[in-house]
Amino acid sequence: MSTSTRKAREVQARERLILRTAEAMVAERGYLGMNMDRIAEATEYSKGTIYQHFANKEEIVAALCVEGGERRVELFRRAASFDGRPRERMTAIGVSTELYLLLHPGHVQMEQLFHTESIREKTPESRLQLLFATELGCMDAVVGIVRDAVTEGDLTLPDDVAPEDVCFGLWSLTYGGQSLIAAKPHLGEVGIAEAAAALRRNQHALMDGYAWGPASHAWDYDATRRRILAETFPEEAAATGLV
Amino acid sequence: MSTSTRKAREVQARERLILRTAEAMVAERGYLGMNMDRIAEATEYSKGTIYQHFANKEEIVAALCVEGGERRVELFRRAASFDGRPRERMTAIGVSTELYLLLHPGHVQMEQLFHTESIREKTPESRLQLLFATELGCMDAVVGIVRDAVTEGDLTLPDDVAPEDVCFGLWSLTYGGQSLIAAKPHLGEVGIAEAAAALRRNQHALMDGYAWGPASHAWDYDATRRRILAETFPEEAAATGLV
Amino acid sequence: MSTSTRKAREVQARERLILRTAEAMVAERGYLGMNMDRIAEATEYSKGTIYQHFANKEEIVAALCVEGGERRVELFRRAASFDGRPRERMTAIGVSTELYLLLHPGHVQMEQLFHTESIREKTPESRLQLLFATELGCMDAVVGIVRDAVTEGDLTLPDDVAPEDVCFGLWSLTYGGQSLIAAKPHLGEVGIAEAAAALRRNQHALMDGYAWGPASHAWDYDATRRRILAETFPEEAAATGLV
Amino acid sequence: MSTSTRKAREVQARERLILRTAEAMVAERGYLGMNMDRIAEATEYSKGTIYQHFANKEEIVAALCVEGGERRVELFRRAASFDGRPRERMTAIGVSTELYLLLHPGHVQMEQLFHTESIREKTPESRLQLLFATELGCMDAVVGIVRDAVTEGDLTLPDDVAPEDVCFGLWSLTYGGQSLIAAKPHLGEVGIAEAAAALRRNQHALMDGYAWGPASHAWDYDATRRRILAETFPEEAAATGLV
DNA sequence: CATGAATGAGCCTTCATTCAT
DNA sequence: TATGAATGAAGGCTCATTCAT
Repeated sequence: MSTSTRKAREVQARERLILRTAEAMVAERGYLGMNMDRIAEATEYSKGTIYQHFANKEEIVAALCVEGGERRVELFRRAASFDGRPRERMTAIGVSTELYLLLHPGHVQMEQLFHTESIREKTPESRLQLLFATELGCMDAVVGIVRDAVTEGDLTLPDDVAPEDVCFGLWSLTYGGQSLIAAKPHLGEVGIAEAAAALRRNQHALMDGYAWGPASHAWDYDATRRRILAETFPEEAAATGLV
Repeated sequence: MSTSTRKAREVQARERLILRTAEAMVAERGYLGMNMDRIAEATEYSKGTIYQHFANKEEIVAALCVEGGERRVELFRRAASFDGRPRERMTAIGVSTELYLLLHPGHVQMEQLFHTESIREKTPESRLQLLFATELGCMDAVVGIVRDAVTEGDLTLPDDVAPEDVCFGLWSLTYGGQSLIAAKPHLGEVGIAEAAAALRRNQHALMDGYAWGPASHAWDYDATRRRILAETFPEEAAATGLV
Repeated sequence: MSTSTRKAREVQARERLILRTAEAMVAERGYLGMNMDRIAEATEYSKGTIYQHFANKEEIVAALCVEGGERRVELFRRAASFDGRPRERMTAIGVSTELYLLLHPGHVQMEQLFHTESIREKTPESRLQLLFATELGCMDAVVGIVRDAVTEGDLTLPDDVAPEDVCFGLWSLTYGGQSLIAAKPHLGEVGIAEAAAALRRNQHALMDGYAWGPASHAWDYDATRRRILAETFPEEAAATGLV
Repeated sequence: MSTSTRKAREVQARERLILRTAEAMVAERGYLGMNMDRIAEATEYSKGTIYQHFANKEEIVAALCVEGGERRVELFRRAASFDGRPRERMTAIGVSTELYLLLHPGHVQMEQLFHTESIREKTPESRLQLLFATELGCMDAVVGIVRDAVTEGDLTLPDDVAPEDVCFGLWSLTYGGQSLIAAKPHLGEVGIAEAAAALRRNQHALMDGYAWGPASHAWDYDATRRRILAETFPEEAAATGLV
C-alpha cells in the first residue's frame, strides 16, 4: 500500500510538473508556442508519457484552468472569512485577486485561451463542470459578502440592482484592470502611472458609488489592507513581496 | 498620375477586403482557423497577391488591430463631441464602446491575440507606433472629458487621483465587462441576468463614486443615452438594432 | 503434476480469451482497430501478460488463423462423415462453410489480413506449418468425397481433370461467393437478390456441370440440406438460426 | 491555352505516378506499408504536393479502385463485343479477367482493402458513385451476354434462376479462384497443379451445369480462346505473354 | 505584377514493445 | 510471474512561405 501511495504521489508530482511546464510555455510563447514535443523535452519525459496523463493538448489547458480555479476559490474563501465589516471583507477579495495574479501570472491568459480558441469543444463535460463549479464557488463567496452588507445595513440596493450586479461590477473592474495591466505594458506612457494602486482606488470608488458604507473617506482602507495581508494572507504576501 | 491614384485606390480596396475576410475568419474560427489559403480562396486573390500586401500572417493581425483602433478613435471623437455636460459626453463614450463591440465583434479578440501570441515580436516598429497612436487618441478623447468636468466644476478629484486614473477605471470596467460577457455565456446561470444593462449601471455607479455630477439619481441618463444614439450615432444605432 | 496441468489449463483458457477478444476487435474495427492496449484492457490482463503468450501482434493474427483453420477442419470432417451419397456429403461441406461463416464472421477477414499485410514475414515457420496442415486437412476431407464419388460411379472425370480440380472449383466458388457477399452490401442493387441461395444453386450447377450424379433435377437437395442441418449440425444450426 | 493543357497533362502524369507508386507499395508491403512519407520520397515530390492531389490516404486507395474499375469495364466491353456465340463472348469475359489480373496485379488487393479497412467511411459519396458505376458497367456487359444467350436459345433458365444469378456464379468462381491463386502460393502442394487452367475448366463446367450450349464437349473453346486473344486482345496478350 | 503549385518543417497523436518493480 | 508506466519511432496532416511561369 505504501508503494501505491508513493506511486500516486509520483504521478501527481509529474502531473504538476507537466502543468507547470505547460503554463510557463503558454505564458512565454503563447498557446501555439506550447506544444507536446516541447513539453516532453522540457519535462524530460517522453511524449508518450505526457499523453498518459493528458489525452490531448486541450486537456492540459483545461486542467490548468481547473487547477487555477480551485486555487482561486480557496483564496476567495479565506478572503471572505476575514474578520471585519462586509466592505472590509470585499476589500480582502480584492487583495486576493491581486495576490492571485502575482502568484500565478499567466493563468488569466489560460482562461482567455480557453474561450478564444475552440478548446472548449474538445473538453469533456466533466471537466467543464469542474470549471463551472470553481466559478460558482468564487461567485458565492463574493455574493455572500454583498448580502451580508445588505443585512447589516451597510448597503442598500435600489430595487433594480441585484447583489449579483454589484459583484459583476467589481468582477469586471478587476478583471478588466488586471487584463489591461498585463496586456499594455505602456500604460505609464498613457498617463496611468500606478495602475495597481489606481485599480484599488477604482474598486473603492465603485463601492462608494453604491453608497456601501463605510465610505472610503470615512474609513482607513489602507489599514484594512495591511491587516488583510498580515492576518489572512501572511504567506502569500511574503512570497509576492507585497508585505 | 490619375493612373497611379486609381491603382492606389485599388490597392486600398484589396487591402480592406483582405482584412475584412481575415477578421471574419478569426471571429468565426479563431486564430488557427484563419490561414492564408483560406483568405486567398475567400478573397479570390492568389496567395502571392496576399503576400504582396502583407509580408506575413502576423502583419495581417497587426493591421487589423491598427485599423480597428482607428475606427474606435473615430467613434470616441464623435462621442466626445456630443453636445451635453461632461458626464453625458462620457456616457456617449460608453455608448460608443457598446456600438463598437456590436459593429466589430472579433476585434477585441484580435487585440487579445496580439498580446497572447507572440505576434508582437514579428510586428515592425512602425506598425506598433500606429497602434500606440490610436490608443493615445482614445485616451486623449476620454481624458479631455474628465478634464472638462473638472474645469466645469462637475467633478472634484482628490489630490492623489489623476484624471487618467478615472479613465483607467472606466476603461477597466468596460473592457472587463465586455470581455466577461463575450467569454462567459453562462453569466445568467451565475445570477447576472442582464449583463449589458448591469455594465451600464456599474459605469454610472463608478462615476457616482467619484461624485461626478450630476449624480445618476439626479439626472435621466437613459434619456441621455437615447439622445446620444439618435443624435451622434444614428447610423450605427440603426445598423446594430440598438435603436 | 496436477498443479502443472491446472496451470496449463489456465494458460490455455487465457490464450483463448485473448484470441476471442482480438478476433472480435478485428471483426468490428479492422486490423488497425485491434491493438495491444485495447486487448489488454478488454481481457483485463496486463500488456505484459499478453506478451507472455504472444511474442507480437502478428503472432496473434497467425494464431487466430490456425485456430480458425482447426475449427474448420473439424466441421469439414463432420460434414464429410454425413450419412449419404457423395454428392450429399459434398453438400454437407457447403453447409459447413455457411455455418462457419455465420459462427465466425471475421475469420475470413483474418485470413485475408494474413496475406494482405506483411504479417507472414514475422510468423515463425512452425506456425506456418500448422496453418498449412489445417488447409491440407480440409482439402483431404473434400478430395476424399470426390474420390468416393468416382469410386462409387456417381462421377466420371475426364482424363485431364483431377479430383483436386473439382475441389478447387467448389472452393473458388464458395470462397468467392462468400467474399462478395461480405464485401458488396449492394449486390441487391446489381440484381442479385438472394445471394446466399444463389450461391448454393451455383454450387449444384457446378457439380451438375461435372455430371456428378444424382443431378440436381433428379434429387431433392433441399431435403438433404435439411437433414444435414438436423443430423450433423444441430447445435450449430440452432446457434446460427439456420434451423 | 497550350500552357494550361500542358499543365493539365503534367498534373495527370503526376497523379498517375503517385497512383502507380502507391499501388506498388500496397502490392509489396500491404496497406500499412504504403504511407505518405514513402510515397513522397519515392515520387520525389514533397508531402504537400501529394496532398494537393489527394486529400488523404484513403483517397488514394479510392482513386486506385476507381481507376482499376474503369480499366476493367473497358476490357469487359471489348470482350462482350467479341464476334461469336454468347458462350464464346462469355469466354471472352473470362479471358479479360485473366488479362486484367496479369496487367494489374495488386488491384484485387486494393479492392479488398477498400472493404476490409474502414476506408469507405472516409471516401466522399461522389467517388463511391464512380466506383459503383464501374461495377454496374461490368455487370451490364456480362448480364447482356446471358440475356443474349437466352434470346438466341442457347440457354434456358429455370423460373427461379435470374440471369444475374448465373453472372453471380461466374463472378464468384472467378473472383474466388483468382483470390486463392494470389493468396495461396502453395496450391500446387495441395494437389492443384495448374490453377489457372483449372479455373477456366471450372468456368466451363459451371456453364455446362446451366446447360448453356454449346456444351464444352461439343465446341472447341480452346480455339475460341485463341481467337479471343488474337482478335480482341492482341496487345494485352502480347504484353502479358499469354500469346 | 499576379499566380498557385511546390515545399518541408512542424504538429498532434498512436501504439508496439520493453523493463523495473 | 504479472504489471503497466515509459518509451520513441512513425504516421497523417497542415500551413506559412517561396518562386518559376
